[in-house]
Amino acid sequence: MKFSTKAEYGLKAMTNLAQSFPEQKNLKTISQEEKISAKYLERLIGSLRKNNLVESSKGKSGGYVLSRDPGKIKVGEIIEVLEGPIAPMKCVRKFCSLEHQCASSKVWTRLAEQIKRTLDSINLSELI
Amino acid sequence: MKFSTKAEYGLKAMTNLAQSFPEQKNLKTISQEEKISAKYLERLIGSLRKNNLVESSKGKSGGYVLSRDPGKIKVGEIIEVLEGPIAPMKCVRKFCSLEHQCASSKVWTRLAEQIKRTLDSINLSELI
DNA sequence: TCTATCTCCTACTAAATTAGTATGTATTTA
DNA sequence: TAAATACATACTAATTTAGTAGGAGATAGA
Repeated sequence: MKFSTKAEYGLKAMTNLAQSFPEQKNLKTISQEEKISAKYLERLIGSLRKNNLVESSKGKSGGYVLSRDPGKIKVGEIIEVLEGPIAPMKCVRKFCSLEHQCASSKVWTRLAEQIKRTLDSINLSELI
Repeated sequence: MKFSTKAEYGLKAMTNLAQSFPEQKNLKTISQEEKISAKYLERLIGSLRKNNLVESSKGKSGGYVLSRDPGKIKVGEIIEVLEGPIAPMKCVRKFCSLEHQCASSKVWTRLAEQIKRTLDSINLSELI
């Protein structure tokens, strides 16, 4: 059971931005400080922007800023944007393949709730 | 963030065995009832056996039984055998690539603890 | 106005993982 | 001795991950 590097890199970038908030910062700087491939991070931060977690300004001296106060951004939001909905198993995302709810699906839904609760209980300002 | 079908199939097989406990049951029957590829399940149940969660008897009229009472087998044990240690990110499994502990690693360790606690709080007898 | 520096966009790719299949061997009961 | 079972290992197709390549578009400063 693991998250991919998308969650890892994205969270690192967001805490990095949280540290310099409300100053903006460009992608190259973030990628160097956090040792993440710039081109890859570019795509990740793109989804964060589309989901209104960061704002960008283009052109020379452009860069990124958190779109809200770090205390108002939950870690769970970041993870869900990058990794998709928190659902450890298919039957949580859609429906169980068996007609009757299978016994073990109880485990996955309970776990999903707990993971979400945990991640939503942490915000960016707690990490800096 | 998701578990693979290993966890899904393994847990289904184990709850199936829990239902007929302490009777033994052969693999073909389990795979048909749970709609899991027999050959694939064979490998999964092999690891469960090596980790002392089930016992087997060979030969005609052979099969599998839970090695303990269903109430004494935690779901967390099953998952860890099949999916490896519950560690949502590398830095939880080994050590952070940065010299100093990075801020976000706090998230992953806290999450790992919570997942483990949740899965260990459920045992097989609660699922039948 | 031009140019360097940034964000933004899409397509491609190598490596790893997943979810099996194939092909047997070994063991036991009837 | 035959049938049914567990046990073992190697192979494979599909999917996902973690990037790379190559630009287009925007903007500040010279």
